Amino acid sequence: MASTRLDPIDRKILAELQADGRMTNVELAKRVGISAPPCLRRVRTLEEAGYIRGYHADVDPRELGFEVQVFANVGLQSQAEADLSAFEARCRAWPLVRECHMLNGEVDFILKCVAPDLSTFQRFLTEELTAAANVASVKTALVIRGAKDQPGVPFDVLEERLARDA
Amino acid sequence: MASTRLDPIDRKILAELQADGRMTNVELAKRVGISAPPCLRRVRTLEEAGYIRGYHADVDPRELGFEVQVFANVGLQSQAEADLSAFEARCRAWPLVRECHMLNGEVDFILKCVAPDLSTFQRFLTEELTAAANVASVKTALVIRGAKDQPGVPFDVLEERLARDA
DNA sequence: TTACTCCGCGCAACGATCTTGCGCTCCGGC
DNA sequence: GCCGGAGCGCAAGATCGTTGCGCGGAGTAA
Repeated sequence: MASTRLDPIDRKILAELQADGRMTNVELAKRVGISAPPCLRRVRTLEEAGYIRGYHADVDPRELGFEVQVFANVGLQSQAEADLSAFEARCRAWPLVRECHMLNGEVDFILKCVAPDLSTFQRFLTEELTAAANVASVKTALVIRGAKDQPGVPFDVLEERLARDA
Repeated sequence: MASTRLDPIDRKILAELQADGRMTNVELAKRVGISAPPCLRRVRTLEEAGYIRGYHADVDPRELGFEVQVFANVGLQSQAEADLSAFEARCRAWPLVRECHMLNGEVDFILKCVAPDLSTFQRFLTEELTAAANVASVKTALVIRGAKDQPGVPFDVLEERLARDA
């Protein structure tokens, strides 16, 4: 609920947990300037209110043998809502597809995919994605190297904005 | 180091922590079938070996007022290494740019950006990104809705692959 | 102004968890 | 058969998570 505004301490908590999700509650409390019990209560509230959707270890794909990362731009034949939903459901079922976003503009969806090697991805591309119902066009782009990969949102921008509005 | 192979328990640990990064060590130990102390030692080893790069709370951008998410395809005038690195450095300095990946194919980079509203993004686009040195073309696509957003890698695919190779 | 209510903090205590040291077993090499 | 190393589980002390409770400040109404 966006009606429940966050105070500066809540925003600090979110920023700290976004930066280090395994931080101890007492360490977190120390950083945001309150004692441990109310800090934990705030975290629980933020979780239940949906501000925090979960916590995840950031695992290195290459170390685990996922050498290939690909962005796939997908165009569909029909943009009827039922067909869009059907394609999204397929994407959720494909483990190699990690993200699926519906776009405006000339392409309908952009997919972020990972694979152990190129041939695995090629097989997925030809036998699954391109072959799927309603898929009109697929243009893929291989990731050569990653320059930045930050999760979540920039809290400094948020703070600037709040300071200006106030 | 990829030379140090992971055993099934290590992979289970990574899978569990990717799914829930705040899981208690005793709970984790219970799930992977060993006692708490060696489990914690394994986690520390995985962290130091680089398999785990960190832990992050998954914060909902919309709840925090970041309503806009955009993918930007960027083409550069010069692809000399020095110019590529310079552009990557600029991306790292822009807080609205959350991800920056170098691609093969017709575009040079794809950027995932967030912004509180469209006008903020437009300002960034015209005054910063398009105006930056060496930027030849920028094509943006607004995210209408997100259908899937999974972090990390699909461990079930990894297990299948290892079972087949063995 | 005063009294009242509500919300959120801090304190304290208990239970759970983390963390370390240690001894044991298993396994491979000599 | 013996030895050495790696990895496990047990146990204990330190730290942390969790709950209940009392206190104080902000807002409201008389």
